[in-house]
Amino acid sequence: MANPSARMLRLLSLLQTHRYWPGPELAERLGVSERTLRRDIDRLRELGYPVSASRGVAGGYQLRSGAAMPPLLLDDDEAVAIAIGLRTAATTALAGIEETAVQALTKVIQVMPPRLRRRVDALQSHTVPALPGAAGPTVEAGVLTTIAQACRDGERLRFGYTRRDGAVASRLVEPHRLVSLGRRWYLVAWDLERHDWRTFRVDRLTGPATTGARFRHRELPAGDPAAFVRSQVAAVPTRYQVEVRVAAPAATVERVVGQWGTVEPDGDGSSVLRMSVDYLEWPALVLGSVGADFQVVQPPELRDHLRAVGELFLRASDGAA
Amino acid sequence: MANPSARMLRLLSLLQTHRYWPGPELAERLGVSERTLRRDIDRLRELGYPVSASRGVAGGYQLRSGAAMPPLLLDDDEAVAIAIGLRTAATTALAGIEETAVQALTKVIQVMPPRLRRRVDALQSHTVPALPGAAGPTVEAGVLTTIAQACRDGERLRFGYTRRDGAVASRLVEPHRLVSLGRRWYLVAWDLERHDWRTFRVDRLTGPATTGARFRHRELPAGDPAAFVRSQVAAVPTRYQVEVRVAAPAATVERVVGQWGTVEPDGDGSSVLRMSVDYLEWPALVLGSVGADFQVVQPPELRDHLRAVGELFLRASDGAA
DNA sequence: TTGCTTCGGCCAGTTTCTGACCGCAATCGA
DNA sequence: TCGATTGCGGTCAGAAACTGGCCGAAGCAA
Repeated sequence: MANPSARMLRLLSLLQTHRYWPGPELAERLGVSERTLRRDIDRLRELGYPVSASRGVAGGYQLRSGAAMPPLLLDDDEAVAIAIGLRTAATTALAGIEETAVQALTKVIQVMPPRLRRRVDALQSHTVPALPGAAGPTVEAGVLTTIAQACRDGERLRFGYTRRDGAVASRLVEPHRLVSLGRRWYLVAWDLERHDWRTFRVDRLTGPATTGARFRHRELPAGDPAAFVRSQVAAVPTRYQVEVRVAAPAATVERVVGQWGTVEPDGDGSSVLRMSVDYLEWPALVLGSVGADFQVVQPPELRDHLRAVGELFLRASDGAA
Repeated sequence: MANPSARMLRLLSLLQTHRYWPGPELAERLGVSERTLRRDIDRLRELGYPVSASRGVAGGYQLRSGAAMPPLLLDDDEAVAIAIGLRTAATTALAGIEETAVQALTKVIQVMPPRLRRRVDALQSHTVPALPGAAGPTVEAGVLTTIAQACRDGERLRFGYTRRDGAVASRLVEPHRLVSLGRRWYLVAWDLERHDWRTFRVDRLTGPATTGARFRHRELPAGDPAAFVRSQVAAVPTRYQVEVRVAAPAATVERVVGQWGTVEPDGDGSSVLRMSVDYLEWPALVLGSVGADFQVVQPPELRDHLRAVGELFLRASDGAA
């Protein structure tokens, strides 16, 4: 191991697999003397990576957590796991970190050897679409990362876009930002053919590809891209505002519904559940899981849906009795 | 930027944010001459990182994907996103990468500054338990990483364990391996008090903490830990083998059920769905989402459950009509 | 106490690193 | 076709670093 640069990286990598490393072994693996190893350790410390050492019979070196993220040195499997994790985090709107997840995913995918990328795709392909049914149109992670990369690097983007009426048209844009709103992804971009700012729903967008041409980011007049998307989308809100009175304590309901809705106690051991959804299957799932009696306050469509499912279930359970 | 080691890391980091970097700017950021920058780029290439460069008026450097994973240099937000992604990947049994996900998560958490770890915890705490209801007991990610780290580093572990009968006892073990089986996590460990190999269900395990004492891994007589767990658990199989005939094409059913069960076409546009579950809520969710008529072949308990839910739904939809 | 392990100063020889200067080649736009 | 821009790599000399070997000190556990 000639260069110290490469050696330091390798040392960092060894330390990240963590188990206490005895000095002599590290030195041997790196192909240097123990004295030099000590100096390397020192160098790491000077760079801010806290390497702790313990003396005595079972001593050794160990990388602890410090003030900044050290460079992560991953093996193939770990890299694949991270990519998969980020893909799900980015596409399931988990906790408000979707945009960062896409950003990180772009970075990982970018530098990932093609063979690993193929493994990620293969694993993802036979996986669950996050939640059964009711999830609405899904976004392919590959599409997201392509767009994110084009945004970041300022590369023009061409893609097919399905309009409301179902017609597909080709678009050429200067991508600006990806915005995650609710359970949907939007692309804010300067449309080169219409000479105006537009928002595109990513799930309606197919085959995005960079043209190779690079551009300098224009300033979005609206300022905040998220606000821009909200203003554009405000005209088309979620379809149903669901409100249900459930004969179960708020805590019980909350455990099931998680963040997909809000739950308020309603006295007398019951609670009020509110959700804002596009698909009625979703509140039905939740209510079925809670298993307590309830009353639908609104919308009436939910009542119809519940009746349909209820009859379906009764038919099934009676029919073959 | 004195050391070349540190500079190379920084250069890699800059290149990972990707957008084409013009040479002079990179040189300036690194505080070196352009000649030295070129040499650094060369060094990176010699280390196997493929840095592409383009000449001409809009030229610059760019890190492409190569044969091996380069060290990932993440900013705070990205690190948090990765941790969150891995936590969900590890605890939702997505695609057979759970064990690797925990391994990677351990590595990330290990070197993560405490302030970021707190952010991860905060974000995770107000997040959804992956799937509503029916998910059974969940495992805290922090518990998993503590155990994984103890396994990897060979540190003794003490924890509280809830037995079948509900009694809690303290255990002291030499942790060997974490195994993910179905939707559950198991710890294979040498029980220091019983002097024998045991498997522990991680969801029944509380407050794991390393004692600080380290040990040398014993050899598991059974050989493969996963096989060992399977043999131990085989006595307690999943409770219900569900089989349902659905009046919908296999493809439709499969889209909903994903990998949580198997679907076979059954001629005539219908299909047979098989699932192996502990909780009947789960097939009910799936069947409700499919929305097609179906017949329950087995088990009879599923019929009862469906009848109960069906009546519940009908009560709700009639009652307030 | 004894044995094991990390720690860090010192030294001298070697190697690497750096910036400056040079001409060259590729690319793009006019 | 021409010119501007940008990356490429050779050479040189001085400065800086890196390295291995040696040593005694100090912390830790049995």
